[in-house]
Amino acid sequence: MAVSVREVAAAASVSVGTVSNVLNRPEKVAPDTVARVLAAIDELGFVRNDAARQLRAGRSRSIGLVVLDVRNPFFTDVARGAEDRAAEDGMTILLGNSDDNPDRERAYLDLFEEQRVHGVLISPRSDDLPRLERARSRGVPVVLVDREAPDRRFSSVAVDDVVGGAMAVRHLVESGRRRIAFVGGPASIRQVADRLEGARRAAAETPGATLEVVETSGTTVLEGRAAGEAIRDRASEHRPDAIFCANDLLAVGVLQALMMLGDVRVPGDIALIGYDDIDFAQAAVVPLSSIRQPAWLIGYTAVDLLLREARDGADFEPEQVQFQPELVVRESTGR
Amino acid sequence: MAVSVREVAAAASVSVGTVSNVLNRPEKVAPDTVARVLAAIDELGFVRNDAARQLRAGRSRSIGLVVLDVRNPFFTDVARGAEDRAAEDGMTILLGNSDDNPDRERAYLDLFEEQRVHGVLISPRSDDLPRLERARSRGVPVVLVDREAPDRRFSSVAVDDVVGGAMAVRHLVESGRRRIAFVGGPASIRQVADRLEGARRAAAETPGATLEVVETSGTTVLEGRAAGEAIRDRASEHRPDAIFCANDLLAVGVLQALMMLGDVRVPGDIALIGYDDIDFAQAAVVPLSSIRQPAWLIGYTAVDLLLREARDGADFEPEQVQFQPELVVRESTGR
DNA sequence: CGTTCGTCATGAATCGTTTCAAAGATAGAT
DNA sequence: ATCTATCTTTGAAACGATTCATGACGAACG
Repeated sequence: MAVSVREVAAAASVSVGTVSNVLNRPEKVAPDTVARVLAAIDELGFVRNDAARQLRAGRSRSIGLVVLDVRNPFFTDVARGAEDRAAEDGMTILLGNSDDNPDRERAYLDLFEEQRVHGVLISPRSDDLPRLERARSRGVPVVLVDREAPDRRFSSVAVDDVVGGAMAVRHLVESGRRRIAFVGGPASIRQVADRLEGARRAAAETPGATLEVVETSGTTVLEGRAAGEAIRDRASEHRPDAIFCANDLLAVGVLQALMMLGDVRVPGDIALIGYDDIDFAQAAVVPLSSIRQPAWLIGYTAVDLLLREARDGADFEPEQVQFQPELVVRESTGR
Repeated sequence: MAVSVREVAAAASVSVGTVSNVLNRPEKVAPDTVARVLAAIDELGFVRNDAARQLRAGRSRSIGLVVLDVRNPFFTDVARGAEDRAAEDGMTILLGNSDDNPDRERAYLDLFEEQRVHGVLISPRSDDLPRLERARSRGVPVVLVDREAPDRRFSSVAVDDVVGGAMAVRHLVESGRRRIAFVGGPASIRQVADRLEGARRAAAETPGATLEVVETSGTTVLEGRAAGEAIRDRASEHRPDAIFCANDLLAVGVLQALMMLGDVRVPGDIALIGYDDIDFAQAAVVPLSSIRQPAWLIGYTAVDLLLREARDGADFEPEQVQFQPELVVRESTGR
């Protein structure tokens, strides 16, 4: 069925070694031999078998990417950045969504390891460091995405979520709000925990400011809507005067619950700020203030680091890249 | 470096064939032998080399997916559906974004072919049927996504975009609008062309209704905003009284330009309807009317078809699945 | 006791590409 | 005509898992 180098070699009356040379080091082969081989390849419709190359090379030309959920525009952008950088080197991205499920995360890591991926990009849910450590020790470069490395042995590309969280709450406080609610969860997601931590610190700076936590079971629009409805249904004196959501999807959901399904005004009654600054934030019912992160660049940089590590092997000095979050003020916090 | 079956076999004092049997047909191996081998695997940290398996098996356990751009929530959902179905069979998704660029599309197809993917899911930009045909003839199942098969030789999962386009314009007409603008492009994208075609037909049904086309160079929020600004800056008597956008991203952009950067009211001055019904449509400044498509289901079904075709080989009868679009009415068309 | 059947284990051959030491060919120098 | 030096080509070995024909062993049967 499939055409192999052997048949190409026969058709061009050369050896298989020469065919391989034409494919990989054409400058080492006499011009007319190259032409003859290429003609044979073309005529027979030969397509290299990557599995065989990999077997010999010891690793594949794919990079595994494990994220919480690509449906979150933040991760989608990260994935695009990663793909764009990977494509520059003729590599492909293997996509895996962990759905905040340690088992799925582990399953993907195993799968990727079997595929002998060139490396793994992971926005790790669980702190299954041993597993990552093991992968590394087997020579699989691992780069942590959107997560600072716990020790200097991993490369990472991250944004300081504690700073970002503090930024958000400080902004709310500066616009005169005091009774602040944090909507987000589960706390097991590091990004959520860090943003909350930052929020706590910022709230603690201001006497009289309080921070209430409304925990959600996930970070989608739906869960945001549920949290928003719970807040909306309280007696108005028990409502916060500002809400900081762990991401923009939640904020969009909260917005729906408050304004569109209820009659709480944003920012009149409650100021609202999200996180990530996804494309839709500025197109929301009330344009959403948010904390911006360079998502595409994070993905791009992560693959870049990964490829460097793959190239330099043991000589590679892990690098921790840290981007800074940025406050974007829009109507939802009463510009 | 890497541990192979050979070393596992040595450690467990059995032959490599037995190790392979433990891995693939444990019921054929005596229980205590199985235990011994598993212990050895565990101790040595053996991980199967998928390249070697593939080489023998002739194909990989990945499925290639080529879409226009995963950043479009519609495709993100398709990708998630595909991944979810693939995961059920222990397969992974190789992601490729063509960016509406025939060269990139071709590059990914070549790459996937070299990887001997289990099959290819493609939302084909160009009508490079010959190439797809060639892939098929080499035994690679191909399923067209969001695109009806031009002939019965390909399986496909699609939604009737002509019907959807007609639905949108009919709705606008029924709410009393007459001077309708279609915002979308480039026309080379089939989905865009079909939706426009549907819009044309629906407009033609009503005497007095006109359809103007405002062509865009892409289908993102940014391009929508540009088109919206162009319309906003016209003298008001030259503005349409309704806009149908080729997708929701464009509609969001148009909305920004009209209402947030300008003072054209939606739906007061201009009614607006999008396409895809992405999650954010209902959270937009003015909740967006749209035409809904079952994105996740499309991806899921496509992989299902693909796996069936891969299993049954030449016996497989290509199947064209067609879902129906659905009108979702919200404020933007003046509920 | 000899035969048959079933259960397990074996190991060489195979998949398709790449690598590399070695041989062969050619041209230029002496 | 001989010897180098350079340029090309060769073909076998290797990567690691799977397959399958073959054989070893024991139990059951007549």
